[in-house]
Amino acid sequence: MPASSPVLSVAHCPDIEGLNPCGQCKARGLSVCGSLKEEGLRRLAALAEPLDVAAGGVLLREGDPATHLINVTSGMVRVSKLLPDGRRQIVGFLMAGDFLGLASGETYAFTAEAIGEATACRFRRAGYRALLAELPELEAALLERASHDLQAAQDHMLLLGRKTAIERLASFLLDLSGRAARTGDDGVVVDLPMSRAEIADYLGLTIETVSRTMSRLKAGGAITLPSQRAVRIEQSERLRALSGDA
Amino acid sequence: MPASSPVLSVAHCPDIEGLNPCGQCKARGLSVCGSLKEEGLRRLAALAEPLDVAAGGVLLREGDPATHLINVTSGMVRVSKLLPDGRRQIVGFLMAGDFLGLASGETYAFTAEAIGEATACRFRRAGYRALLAELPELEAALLERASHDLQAAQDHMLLLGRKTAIERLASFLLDLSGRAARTGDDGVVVDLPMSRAEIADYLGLTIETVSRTMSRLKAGGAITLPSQRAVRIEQSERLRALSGDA
DNA sequence: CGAAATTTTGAACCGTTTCAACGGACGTGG
DNA sequence: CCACGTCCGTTGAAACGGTTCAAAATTTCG
Repeated sequence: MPASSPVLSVAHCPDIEGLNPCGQCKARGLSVCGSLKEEGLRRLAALAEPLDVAAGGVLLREGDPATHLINVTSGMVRVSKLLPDGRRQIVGFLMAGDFLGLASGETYAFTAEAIGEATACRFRRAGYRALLAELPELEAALLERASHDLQAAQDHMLLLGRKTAIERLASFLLDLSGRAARTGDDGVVVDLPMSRAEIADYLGLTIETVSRTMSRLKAGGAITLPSQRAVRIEQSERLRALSGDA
Repeated sequence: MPASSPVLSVAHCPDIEGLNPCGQCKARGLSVCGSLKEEGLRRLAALAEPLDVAAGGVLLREGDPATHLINVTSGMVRVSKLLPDGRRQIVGFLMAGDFLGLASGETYAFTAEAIGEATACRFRRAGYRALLAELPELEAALLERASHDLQAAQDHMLLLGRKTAIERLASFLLDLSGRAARTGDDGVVVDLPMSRAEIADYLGLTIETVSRTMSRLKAGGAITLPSQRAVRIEQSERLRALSGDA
């Protein structure tokens, strides 16, 4: 589910005069719009319902009836699953353009919460389904996105099942860096909007191990920490070597 | 990727006279056919290329150009990813009806190998893509399957990131049992076509831990081992309690 | 029946977790 | 503007679950 597919990013949304589906941003809820013609865009926009979420706010909750599809339009969203005893696994961090609610049956199988403030666009499942049937391009774009998310999920399974703490953190930082680079940032100074606890729950570690491992990476010279919520990648090749893959 | 979506199973394939796309089995490569009309089925069948794979044989290899889509029609297939140093993570066990190759860009991101003998159906990506554009029902079925696989992947991330060895094995056995039940078996005696090494690489453990944990489950009375490659679930409720979820 | 491969079991080891304390950043209110 | 409290992150030490190394037992198959 993590990592945005560049082809479908908001940036590729054509700038159609007067099309303002969600009241604030033309591109809202239209992260798949690169594949749509103006007519399709208008119909999609008609279904869109804007969503402003405060820091920590819930977009959807595990177990609730799966009534909506959500498209993140700004900010970062964490997608997590809970075990009954409270253990948490974050299965992905979503950014603008990412989709939410594809993977569900009758009820949502995960919870989605905003990290910091976020905006999103919501579509009733029924309406979206109907539109999908009429707009094959939209369906194709969604399929591509789902495939992309699936691949990201498989990469993360490899990380969770077989990588060491250092490898996990190095992989994570490189992933964030790559994602930032794709949205225009330089990818050298990487912003960490999430807490250590969230990083830990994403990487299958504890807070303490994340902290210790971060310190080790710093001590080794691969990174520096301009602030607690930012990382500067000093030696990306070194980091890549430490990440385990290739 | 694991767990077959019942709606799309081969069993739902309409029995069309004379339609024998792959030379051996009418249903071959048509696990999404439940949603197709006869015309669509014929066109899909025309693209299908039968595949017989010997035990251990490779269906596709990580890193190779992603030229084909594959639909498993019998047997069991393991999908795995390797780290350069040889560590392996199996991201899924596929059965009849499951799809392969959805999640890829230019090259395959995983290797697929048969466990025991298997049969499958292969489609050139290009041709399949073209057909998808003309058969929205097919595209919708694929999207549903991709979503389903994504959900399974998220469940597995929770297992790999946060569950203990016992919980992993209990979850695994229940999953296999459920899958077997969906294909007609009783789900009490569960067949284990894969080796301990494969179970270990799927659950993010070592062979030894899998073996020990299996013994512990047996000692606790939750299961018995009719043979090394089969498990009889004696107390499914107990096993569920041990699995960690719910 | 015998050899090879797989599985099970045992014991020592190790990376990560757990438990505990400390340090630093941030916001509030004096 | 600084004192204070809270929250978050860091660091240390002990404990633990799972791994590693080693060997025995079982199954498989020629």
